[in-house]
Amino acid sequence: MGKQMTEMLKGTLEGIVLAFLTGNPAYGYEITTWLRSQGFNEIAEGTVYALLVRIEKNGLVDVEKRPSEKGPPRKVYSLNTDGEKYLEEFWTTWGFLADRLENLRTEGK
Amino acid sequence: MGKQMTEMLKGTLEGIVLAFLTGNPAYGYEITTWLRSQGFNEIAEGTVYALLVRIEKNGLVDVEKRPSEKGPPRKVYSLNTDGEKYLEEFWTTWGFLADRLENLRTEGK
DNA sequence: TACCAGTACATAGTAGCGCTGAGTAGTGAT
DNA sequence: ATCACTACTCAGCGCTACTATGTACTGGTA
Repeated sequence: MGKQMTEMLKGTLEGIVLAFLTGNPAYGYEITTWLRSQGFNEIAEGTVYALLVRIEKNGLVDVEKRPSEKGPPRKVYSLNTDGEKYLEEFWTTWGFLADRLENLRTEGK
Repeated sequence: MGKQMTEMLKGTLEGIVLAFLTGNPAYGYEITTWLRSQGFNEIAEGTVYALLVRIEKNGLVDVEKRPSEKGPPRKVYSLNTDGEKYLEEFWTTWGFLADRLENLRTEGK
């Protein structure tokens, strides 16, 4: 990852994952694969798993263990109501920041 | 600052300041005041000065010391060519991220 | 049989950035 | 003499993403 991207992902990666989880339960490996398909080519596996542990600990997601046809059992994460509320706040925060930056880019000051 | 905003600012605050500096040399206190006027109400002074030290050390800005009518001398920062190049990369990175998030927000997946 | 690629998760240690909280110093007004 | 405003500095902290490595199961292949 470029250094700029690494820093910029702080705070946003969480929102990205939560948004992906909306109405779409998924497990870690699946999320990692999806992120890479979205152009986040170099997202480290460890990053995603650490993030999932965090949002679980913060009570934003529910977890269910399911056997896999290939390899170890999967931990399937789904957004709960606290997670939805948190995601809403995320969009508000993001919206504010995106507005400021859009202003700066298109004309300045 | 809200916790989400604090995390999201990592990586972007630098770009915001560099963008402000484009064709518009400024000093720390001025930048802090401007940020607050833009809605970043709780940005800590210390944060801005630390950021300025960093971008100076990274060679993105030139610095000139000027006396002030009120208070200690000002350190006026202006974007140099390295800074401009860095800012361009910043906009590329930001653009990529903003696209991804816009997609996620407006429809999902 | 042995090995490797793919699937799936976990975690200790590190780097970087913004925040907290405190301090220094100069000017002008009450 | 005190306060408010201007202007900059710095040590220590918390949080997030990255690095690097390890575990474990399945299926293909040499």
